[in-house]
Amino acid sequence: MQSNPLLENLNDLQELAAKVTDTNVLVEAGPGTGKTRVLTARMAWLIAQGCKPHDILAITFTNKAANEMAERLGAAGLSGQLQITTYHSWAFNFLKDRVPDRACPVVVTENEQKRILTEVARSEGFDGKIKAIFDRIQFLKQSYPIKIEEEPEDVQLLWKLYHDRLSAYNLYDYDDLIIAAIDHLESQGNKDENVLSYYHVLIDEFQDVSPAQYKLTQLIASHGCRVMAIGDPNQSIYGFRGSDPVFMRRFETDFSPCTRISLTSAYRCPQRLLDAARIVLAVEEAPVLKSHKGHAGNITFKKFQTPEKEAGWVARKIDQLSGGISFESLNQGIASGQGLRSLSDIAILFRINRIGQIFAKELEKAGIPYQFGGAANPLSDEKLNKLWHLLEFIEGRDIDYHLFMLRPEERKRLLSLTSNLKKEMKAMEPSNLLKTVSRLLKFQYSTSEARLLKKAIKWHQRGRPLSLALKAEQDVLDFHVEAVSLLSLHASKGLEFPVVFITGCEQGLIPWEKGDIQEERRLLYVGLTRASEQVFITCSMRRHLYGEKIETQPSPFLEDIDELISKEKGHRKRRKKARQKKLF
DNA sequence: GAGGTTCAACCTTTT
DNA sequence: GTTGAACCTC
Repeated sequence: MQSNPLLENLNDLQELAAKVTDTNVLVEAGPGTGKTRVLTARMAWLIAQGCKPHDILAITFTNKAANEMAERLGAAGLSGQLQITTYHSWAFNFLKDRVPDRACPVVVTENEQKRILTEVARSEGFDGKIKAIFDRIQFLKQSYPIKIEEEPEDVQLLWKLYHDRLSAYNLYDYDDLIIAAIDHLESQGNKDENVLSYYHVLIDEFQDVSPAQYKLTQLIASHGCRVMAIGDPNQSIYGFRGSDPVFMRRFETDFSPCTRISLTSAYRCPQRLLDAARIVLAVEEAPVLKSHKGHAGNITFKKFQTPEKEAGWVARKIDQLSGGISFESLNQGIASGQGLRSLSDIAILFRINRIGQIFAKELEKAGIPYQFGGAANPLSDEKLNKLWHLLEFIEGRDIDYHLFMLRPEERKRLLSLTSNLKKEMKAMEPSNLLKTVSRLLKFQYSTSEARLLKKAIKWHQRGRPLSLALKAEQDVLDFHVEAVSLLSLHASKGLEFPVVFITGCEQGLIPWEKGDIQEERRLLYVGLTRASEQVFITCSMRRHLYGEKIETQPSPFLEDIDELISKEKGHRKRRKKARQKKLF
């Protein structure tokens, strides 16, 4: 039996997690403890034990994570029929194969969901608060079992109207995929021997499962296969979309017999960061992680009078850390040439994306390249998505459905097209057609959108739906680019940078006023544990948000870790200066 | 149908 | 303070 590189250099607990196959396994894996290593090692081990690739199913939450895992396995010579997929795409393919009375499901985006619900509600003369009901419906769809009959009448009504309309057009929203898969398995699964035949299921980021996804996991695993769930309950930051860390605890009993392993050797963060992060978490039973870094790490805190000053300081600090090529740093002689950082080693994190703009502006001023990470701009996504519907409409397919996805005003514009003009458009070159259609909808494109469109047209010509082509081309962080990364705290999960700035660390932002306080703590926990070397925490004493000017206080979370924060030299002097300034 | 006004939201995000 | 949807007028 040949040894695989993925099975080498594991610590004892990692190895145990990878090789226990006589029970189910729950792995609690804190930041930097080798979560992905365990997952890939386990797959390598199973294969080495003679398990067939198609008997193994690995589930992740994002396509990106799935691709990364596939890449790692591929690099170790284990590609082939390993199934690495997300819950949603698993359910999509499952349904495609097994629900013959409905053709290939079409999935609607959240914006489309909203439009459909609003339209359907209005056409039935409903005049209540649609937004609140929409949120409620979204919440219900994550739950299991869904008890719609216990809901208020208006929720029940809109639920029905919405779903009737979806099935009329053979549409599913993302949650429907999970729900439909559960329904199918519950009603027919046990009668159909061939429905599921996995011997091993591995689930990544288990702290992020919703009740529905948990149920689906139980159904998939009900045929006697072994399940490994791995995750970190303390990094559960997606409560707003249905994640519930409670399932990490439930797993042990629901998937008995189960071996529980807690990985506590941390290879990313220095000890001081781990300690601070654990204090911020304020969870008694959280595991104490032991750092294997050779140094303690460093946390500094600095507060500013305005967000612009905060951002300006961050920009100067980055300039300094990266070797200071800007005019200002050369002038002041702070460029030291020692231990210089690459710009890709540095991340600026914030609670809300809006705040990222302030940093972008200051970085631009300083001539420091940057890139935004996380989700692509949903507005442009929507724009491009609409274009696709329009193109399909012009091609003459599924007219009702595609028109339905447009706003009333846009729809009117379209319906005003004479059949002559439509014929003309049909004969146009794709790029020309896009131009015409865009003019019709009054769309204007940024350069990046224009680039995206060009690529997408090429894909489209090769027979792919434009919307899919556009999705595939969405820009993500490029770690090879010499640029600072700008990210929301949420978007930073799973990433690692030597230097991390956690900005806007103020009461009201971190923690977010209306947020769940414990989840806000976990969010800061995630932020702190992104850094492999040092963390700068900053805040501003004033904040301009939603047209309101607010006086702010540093985050109360910081009080708890005061002793772990290095005091900047010359603190007192600076203070004096500030006071003098005030006199004028 | 274009163009103006008012009103209410306004976080985090994946599929 | 910005955006989008709904509603108005010409």
